[in-house]
Amino acid sequence: MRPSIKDIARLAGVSTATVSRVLNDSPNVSPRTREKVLQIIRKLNYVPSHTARSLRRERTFSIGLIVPHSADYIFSFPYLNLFIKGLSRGAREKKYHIIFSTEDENIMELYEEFVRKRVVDGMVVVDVSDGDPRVALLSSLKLPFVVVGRPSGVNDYIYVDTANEEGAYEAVKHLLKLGHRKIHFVNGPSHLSVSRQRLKGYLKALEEAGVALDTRFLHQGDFMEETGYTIVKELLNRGDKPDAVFFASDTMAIGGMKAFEESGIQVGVDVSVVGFDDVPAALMVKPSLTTVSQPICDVGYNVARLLIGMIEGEDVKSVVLPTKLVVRESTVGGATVE
Amino acid sequence: MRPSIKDIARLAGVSTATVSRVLNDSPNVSPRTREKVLQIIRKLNYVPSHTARSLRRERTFSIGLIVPHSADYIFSFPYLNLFIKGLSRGAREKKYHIIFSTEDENIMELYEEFVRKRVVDGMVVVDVSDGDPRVALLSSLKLPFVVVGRPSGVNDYIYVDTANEEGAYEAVKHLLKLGHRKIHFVNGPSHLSVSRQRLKGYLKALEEAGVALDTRFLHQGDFMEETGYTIVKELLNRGDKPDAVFFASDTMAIGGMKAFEESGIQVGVDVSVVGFDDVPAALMVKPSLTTVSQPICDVGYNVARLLIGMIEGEDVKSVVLPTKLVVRESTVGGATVE
DNA sequence: TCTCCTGATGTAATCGATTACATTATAAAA
DNA sequence: TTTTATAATGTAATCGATTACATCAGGAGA
Repeated sequence: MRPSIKDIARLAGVSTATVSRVLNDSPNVSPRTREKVLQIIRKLNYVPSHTARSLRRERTFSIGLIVPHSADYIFSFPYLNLFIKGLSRGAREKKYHIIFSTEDENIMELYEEFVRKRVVDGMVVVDVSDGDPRVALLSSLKLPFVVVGRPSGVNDYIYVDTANEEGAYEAVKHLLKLGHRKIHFVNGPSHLSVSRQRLKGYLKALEEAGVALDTRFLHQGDFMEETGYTIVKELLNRGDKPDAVFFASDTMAIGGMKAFEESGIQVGVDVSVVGFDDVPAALMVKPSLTTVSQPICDVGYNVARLLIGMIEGEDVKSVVLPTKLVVRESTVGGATVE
Repeated sequence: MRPSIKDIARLAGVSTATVSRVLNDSPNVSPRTREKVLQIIRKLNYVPSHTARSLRRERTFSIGLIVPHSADYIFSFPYLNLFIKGLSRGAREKKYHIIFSTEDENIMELYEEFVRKRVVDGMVVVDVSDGDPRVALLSSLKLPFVVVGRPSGVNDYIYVDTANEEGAYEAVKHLLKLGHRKIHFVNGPSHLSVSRQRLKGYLKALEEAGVALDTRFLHQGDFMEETGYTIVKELLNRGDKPDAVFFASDTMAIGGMKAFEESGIQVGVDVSVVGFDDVPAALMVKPSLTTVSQPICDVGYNVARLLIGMIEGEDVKSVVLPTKLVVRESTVGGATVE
């Protein structure tokens, strides 16, 4: 069997209390004793049991992440790997573990399990909406949690988000600068707060440039490729060729590009297209896609940092990270100035 | 505070042992007592502490997954999300949790932590190579583990893999059927066993068709887009236009496609290209990419199933899941028969 | 030398469950 | 009714750490 603290105590000729003090860097241990204990510990390759420590300390040193595998979610948040990478780094720095699960249905059941069984000290909540039952549960049990993405209603909880409004603003400003005026906007589902924020950015850029809003230029999508394709097809079918289209996801933008090309309209020459997210495919399509890149890895890192801060009783504040416009081939082509 | 088993026992007027029996569906509890205890449990919303149970049972009911973020890995295994989804489903069916981490360096340190601290009951090992120190550690501590992908050397441990050889075989057979003879193969790093397997499939298809192997047609890549691009460029620069190229990853295939198009060679018409993996971008590029699809989600599911089986003392066997050739536009074009 | 203080160490309770063993209640058999 | 088998329940040890409190040793100061 793997050694326990008792074995170490026995072999070092001290009590378990002393071993524990050595393990936790307590100051009240004589150098001689400490050395003796450390020697035995090294010899036996002893590492204290995480479970026992958790039980005694009434803390699991773990944070929970449950990813809903709803379509909305996957496409509004394609960078799961990067997010997790950042989250993992942040957790590891503070010696926390991540308990991970994906779930389609019964998500509340899984939440109940994580929370009431005391499997985690805090939760990462993704894809949150108004009146979310997960938030209600966590609040009622006073379990720390951090929301990924900005909640739309009251802001009485901590979140990490990217500057969606500014990102959209920059994208549209870029299109305006190229001389475009008929700039369509294919947004995400309107119930998501990212959608509201991006719309704000779109409107702000137009207003600032003194371009009147044409509501016929606003479309609601769902982040899926097919939807981008369909919306552009419809536009073209009714003879309504835009100067530019700003899509709220790269995936939709790629669908839209296909529709343009099928109609013999060359993206990056006859029309400009901008996406959002900077997914790997944005670089692989031809022409490569101008898009708004989000620091997803940093989002993950900050979520971990804030959440663990909350767990440890610090006073933390929500964070909004900057987005960046990445100009590629889908917009550098000549502009069709009216 | 959240209620403990003692609170339930007190309120129900029984001992903690009886409450525990109710919780664990022990047969020796009278219906009357059971009902009384369950009533209190429901009233207080009591759920037993996972930590306490783990300590007593000397089992954490968790499996560990550490994903190395090395470039090789990411590109040879782009479907992390899907894999995790399957793994998660498998784990949840057996009421296990997944402890997840990503790691660049110090991966052994993290392994030591997971294993010696007894954070997990078993490990999922990805991206394994010959004489892997992780495998050595797990073996020496007798901690159950399952390897994702087939080890190349001795098979004295359990793995879940896809039929890489058969996948490559089908892909090349498809190209041969189209009439291609000069079929180049851009493989992955030769130290990976997937690469060896795919090479085998390539060779087998050629042999079966009576096509002699030209070793100049074999190239070593690294799964990255740029490498695919470079290799094709070099080929074309020395005036060596292939009939078809089979890439060991979609990402390389997409790079290769770019190189062809830049040289005015139309993929799907003048040359055929086949990839491997079926990443989302395979559908988004133009022409869409013919590729070998792997059931990544099932791989994850089976890994969980086997690993938990091992932990619970069952006698489990390695699994190889079938791949599927997905024919798209990059190969349906007319073949350049010699 | 004696007292007092401080630093080092030990004792034992504790976290919240499970479980071997002991005990008691209940029903069947004699 | 008494004996005996069995079902139901309780007692207390246990998993492996942490920690409040007790104790002890040794040095400073009187």
